[in-house]
Amino acid sequence: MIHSAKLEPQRYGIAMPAKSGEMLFLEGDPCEHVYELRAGVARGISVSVEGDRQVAAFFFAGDQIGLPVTETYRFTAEAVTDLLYVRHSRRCWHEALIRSCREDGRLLSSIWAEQDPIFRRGIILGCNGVLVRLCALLSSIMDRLAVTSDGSLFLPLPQVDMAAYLATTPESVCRALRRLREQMIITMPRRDQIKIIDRERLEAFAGGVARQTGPAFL
Amino acid sequence: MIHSAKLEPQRYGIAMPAKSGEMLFLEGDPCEHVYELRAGVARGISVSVEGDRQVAAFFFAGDQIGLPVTETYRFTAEAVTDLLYVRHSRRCWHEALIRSCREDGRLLSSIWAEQDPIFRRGIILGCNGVLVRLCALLSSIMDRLAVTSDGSLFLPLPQVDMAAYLATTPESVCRALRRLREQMIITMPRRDQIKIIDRERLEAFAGGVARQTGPAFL
DNA sequence: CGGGTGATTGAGCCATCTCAAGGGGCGTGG
DNA sequence: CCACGCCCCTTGAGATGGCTCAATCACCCG
Repeated sequence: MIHSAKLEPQRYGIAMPAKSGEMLFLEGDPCEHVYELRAGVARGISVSVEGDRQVAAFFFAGDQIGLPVTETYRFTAEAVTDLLYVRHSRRCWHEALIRSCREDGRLLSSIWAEQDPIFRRGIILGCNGVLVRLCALLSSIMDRLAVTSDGSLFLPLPQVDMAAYLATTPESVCRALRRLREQMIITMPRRDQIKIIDRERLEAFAGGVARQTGPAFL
Repeated sequence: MIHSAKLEPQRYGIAMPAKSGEMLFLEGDPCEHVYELRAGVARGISVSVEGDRQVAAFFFAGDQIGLPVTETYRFTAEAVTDLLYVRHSRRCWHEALIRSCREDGRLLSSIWAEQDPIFRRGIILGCNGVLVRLCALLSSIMDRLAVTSDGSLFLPLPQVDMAAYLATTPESVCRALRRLREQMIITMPRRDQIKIIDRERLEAFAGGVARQTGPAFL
């Protein structure tokens, strides 16, 4: 409790790897660590008793997962792509939080940052029309996707996951993407790449749902 | 109602009133206060550029609204019923947070408590079928509703708000309620009262979405 | 006793889900 | 280097749940 910020130095900066599909933590597990994503994409999923999977949020490099540090994790976290992450112990994280709080009174921005995508998904799901929801999703993540050499974006999310996020079916996601292609709003040079041709119309379709919501990092 | 006072002693216990429909704060406003509900029901709403209203969450007596205290409010808060609330300044709230953090390391449970209903709505919206979503909503709030003398629950939410919460229409909410009545799962002695006859089947319809998620109060 | 708001019910249509079959890319192994 | 197999994406046709629109009803309040 009185340790300095250099607690667990052996862990600091040492990113651990995870393979695509691997689980980071399970919903309901005691919440002992905050996971900081260094590279790759992860998903937070919630499984109903019937076995239906929902993707509650996608996480990208720089995001912290597992906040706020309380009793248990609210969702299961899995790697979408291969990824690198760092685990911070609950205690460490608390200390950093208090310090940051005293310094600038903005301690909670990292908490805000994790809650935000979850909140946004709720708003996206409230929109009717698969096309609208898909555009909202794309708008909300396009600034976080890696850029390829030819200016496209690397889109590592399989359509199955997008469907689980948007509360629809993979078929509907596929058809919605096709419509965006036909309308020349996007192109998809490869299966896992997307190029935003007409960002304005994309956001117009999204219905303003994906407006910028503010600063995101600790 | 009067438990240990740590926050703003001069304001403590002085609850301010708000009329049904009144706004507490507006989405995007600088976040200077945490609102603690003492009585009544409030809703958090988000309005798209097209003017569509979505109810992101309902709040009940004991809930705190406006967390985590960061830049701006994420949604607009309005009174559903007449209500009583107390405002805590951002600074006081921060201090209480740090104190509570040092004491038990569980500082963040109040933050968790506000985020939880928002998270849950996301999961509810991910379910297909208006009936399922309605049952999930009812399951998640029934333990927070006031009990009337005859054992019914006071249900102060107009169907318009339930529809906005469930991403459906008032007509569909009405029809879903009728089906629940026909199945003898609920009765509605009055427009604003509901009696859960068969809690088990209600939760079965909800598909396990509304499972208990943990401790909720600061 | 109106007037207004919210709830109820019905009929028709449309988007999306479902189910089923085909295609393309990628990695593995020969 | 090519062939195979797997996984995911794609496309179609049919069924259906929920939305839309519109009219009526019940309740609360002045």
